[in-house]
Amino acid sequence: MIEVFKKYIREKSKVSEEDLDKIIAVCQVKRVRKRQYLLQEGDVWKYNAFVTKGCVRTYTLDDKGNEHIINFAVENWWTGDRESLASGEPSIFNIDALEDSEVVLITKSNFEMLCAQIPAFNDMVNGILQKSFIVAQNRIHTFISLSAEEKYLKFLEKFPHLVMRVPQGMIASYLGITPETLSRIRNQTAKK
Amino acid sequence: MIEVFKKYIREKSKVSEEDLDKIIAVCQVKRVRKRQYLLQEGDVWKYNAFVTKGCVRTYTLDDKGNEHIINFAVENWWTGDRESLASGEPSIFNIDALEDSEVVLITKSNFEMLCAQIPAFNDMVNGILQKSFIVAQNRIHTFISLSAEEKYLKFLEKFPHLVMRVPQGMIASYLGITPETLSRIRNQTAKK
DNA sequence: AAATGGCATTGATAAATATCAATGCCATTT
DNA sequence: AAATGGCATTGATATTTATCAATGCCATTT
Repeated sequence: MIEVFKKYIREKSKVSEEDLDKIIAVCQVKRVRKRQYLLQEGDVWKYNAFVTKGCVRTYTLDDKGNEHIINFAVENWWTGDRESLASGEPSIFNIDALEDSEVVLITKSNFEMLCAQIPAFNDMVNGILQKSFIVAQNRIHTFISLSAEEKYLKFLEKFPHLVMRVPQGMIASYLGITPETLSRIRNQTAKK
Repeated sequence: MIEVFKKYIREKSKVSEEDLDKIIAVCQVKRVRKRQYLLQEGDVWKYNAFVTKGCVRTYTLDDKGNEHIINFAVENWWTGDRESLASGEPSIFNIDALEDSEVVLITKSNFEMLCAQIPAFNDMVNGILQKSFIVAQNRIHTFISLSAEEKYLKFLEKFPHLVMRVPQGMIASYLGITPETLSRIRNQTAKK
């Protein structure tokens, strides 16, 4: 499934075929079963990771054992904990697979090497980072300005495919509401 | 006050003094009075902007005329709308000054030129972007996992200086709660 | 086919937060 | 000094959302 990653790089960057080979050479493919961890709270995250198949989530657990889901990543998107990777500090997040999945891993030092040696790769990476930031900022905006129902409707618009793929309780968590509230919202909006 | 910007670059990057001169050469210093706009909803944002003095905020207005504050930026931090800058689309945000302020502006094309010609500058910029993303992600985490009171206490920890500088109603908006609720929270926590 | 486990749904109730309205407090202007 | 405007505070009430508990529905396992 490394082809998925190659295709992505070809589409998103101007990396030459030789450089692409150089990139692939340092990739490690990891298969993770459903419910298997990619990262556990307290461990240090050491990779850049790209999902080629399946779906993973990033979340925390609070004192009461409630899950708080920060992110979903499906095929053709990145996952990991940038903060732990950058700082070398233990992560506060857990990452696990919601389906049997496949992930491409590149170690921090290899990744830095690629960025330094392949300008087109570096540009792509920074473009992704920029996009990630914009997405995060827009999500912040939904939290400060929308009601539970509005957040859900916006989620439906933006990620229609995720709705079928991810349990509702997890979507509720992602939106910062309880599963019961989401269930009622769905029930009500269905009637309209 | 361009010295503030120079000092920042010297501290945050390995840019040489000659390159620093090259950077400063394309900087435009803009002074903005309290309540003056730097950007209005519907306009396209065309700069990278660094605050050398004062304080600005980024916010939206909803149908009911309520403000929703996305961000504050004080001396030594950046402001602007990355999304509008990248896409060339009109911004959905407003940015205005909360105090008489001073901002250093660099146009998009000059900024790209600097990034292309000065690797150390490019690295600094990407480091800032990375940090911005991490901050945004952590803020998302507060929205999905904390109560109003907890969010406020965390805000106090992280930005103690802002509390004295910014009207409480704006902090409430930044936290996604009403001014009344914040007032009551302060009243209660003061008693403890 | 029966049993199991994980969700989603639904109802009753509680808690958190928003809304509306009134008042008070300052700093700034006149 | 008086008047003004912008906030913050406070109280009463409404609305939203969470919590707790019970039930039901499927898909998977036995």
